[in-house]
Amino acid sequence: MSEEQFTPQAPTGTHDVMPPESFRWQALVAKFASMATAYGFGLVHTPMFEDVRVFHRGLGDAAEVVSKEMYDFEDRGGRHLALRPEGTAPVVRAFIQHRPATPFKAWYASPSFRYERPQAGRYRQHHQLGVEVIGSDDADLDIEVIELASRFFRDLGLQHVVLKINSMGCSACRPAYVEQLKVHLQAHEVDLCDEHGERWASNPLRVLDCKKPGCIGVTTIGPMLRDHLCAACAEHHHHVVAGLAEVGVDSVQDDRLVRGFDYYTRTTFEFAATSLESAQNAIGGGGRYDGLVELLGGPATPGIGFGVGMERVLLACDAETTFSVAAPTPRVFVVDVTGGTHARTLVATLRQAGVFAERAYDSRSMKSQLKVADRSGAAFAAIIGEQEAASGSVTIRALRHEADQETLSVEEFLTRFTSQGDQ
RNA sequence: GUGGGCGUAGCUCAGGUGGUUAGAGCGCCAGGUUGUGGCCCUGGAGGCCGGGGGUUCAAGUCCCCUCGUUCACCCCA
Repeated sequence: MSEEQFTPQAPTGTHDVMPPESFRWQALVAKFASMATAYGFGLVHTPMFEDVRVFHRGLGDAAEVVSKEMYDFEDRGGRHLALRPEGTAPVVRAFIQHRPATPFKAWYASPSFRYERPQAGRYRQHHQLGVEVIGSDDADLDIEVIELASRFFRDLGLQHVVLKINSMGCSACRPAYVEQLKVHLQAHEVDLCDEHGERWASNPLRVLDCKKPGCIGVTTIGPMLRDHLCAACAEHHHHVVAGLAEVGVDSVQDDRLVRGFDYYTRTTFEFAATSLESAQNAIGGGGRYDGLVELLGGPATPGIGFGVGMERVLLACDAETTFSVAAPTPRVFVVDVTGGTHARTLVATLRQAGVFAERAYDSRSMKSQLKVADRSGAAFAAIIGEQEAASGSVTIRALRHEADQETLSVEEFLTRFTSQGDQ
């Protein structure tokens, strides 16, 4: 309550990404971008907030993300909006609005917002890299999309990532299965955990995902969705699993993999980083959503995609000590002890030629400036003292190995450092 | 939303059972070398000990509240 004591801080569950860590973020996005581009995906930016109905209809009111975790608000014009809690629904909304040619292959890198208690690998604002393909139910796309994510993790150097895969069936076969499951759950209601003993009817599939011994016991002896897929879904699933093996992606069937959003059909999958000690070891996940476009008011159109949590991926990289990214270092650091005029013109010239050049400020001593030059990681120091200033020259000193220096004319210096193949 | 741990310099942390001017390492700045970084030495700056209230002659230390943070549950990237 003490207003005068206020010192600003990033809001709960949010974080500043500062250098040098931000260089790693840049590299992560760049790697994903180049891969997605090679796979034929184009970048899509959607607004960070949407009409709240995009999420209510898309993800389902029952989804926790929607019912209790959404940052929703009314704007000054009385519109009910929400910060996006996940990446797929907005892209689908954009697809419906613009109707690009299909299959529409989009990738994105964007923040998502969920009001939940932060903990290891879980934040109120987190960042996802993802792709969506809208307009085809070809199982080869399931394979392509999963293979992309899998290779992304591999390229980062992650070795302890497990791909879990399942099929959620479709509107033709899932309802009948759910009915069977309900009958089974009802018969064994007393054995379910406290929570699901009462709530199993509202979302029976969720019970499959419960880790409590009671629920596991009941569902283990109950009907499994995989055994009740219609012929088309079963064929689709077999095609995906076999195709993944053909392109070198290992997967494990997980009959209990039930994802949180209503829109999933057929293929669902999740990547777990087994190197992470924390409970949040899902670094990516996704699936097919053949009914979502229609749910959001578009023509019946199938789709599939995934999202990858940047923070969690980087945590996994830390756990496996891989994908370390060094901050870029200057090629030349200009030390000018004659007032700074030479430093000003030299770095300007170098930078205009595309050379990473840095300098010291505040007219400090040569010793001090060289110390800053050393810390910057620069390969060379370009020293301008009284002698150099008087003779129009520059002393070049190597900083990354044994001291070694020579004095050149300014012209020679610029030629050497602005041309390719310099030392 | 529920429960536990922790909040002392920019960072990582010391500060038995409450007792005078709150410490270290690293980092930062300066000097040792009036033209030269890294190593070393010396010095310096930098803390209302998260905030508020209470107990006490006395609180960084004990109690309550609050905020923040962290871990777990729930759910998820």
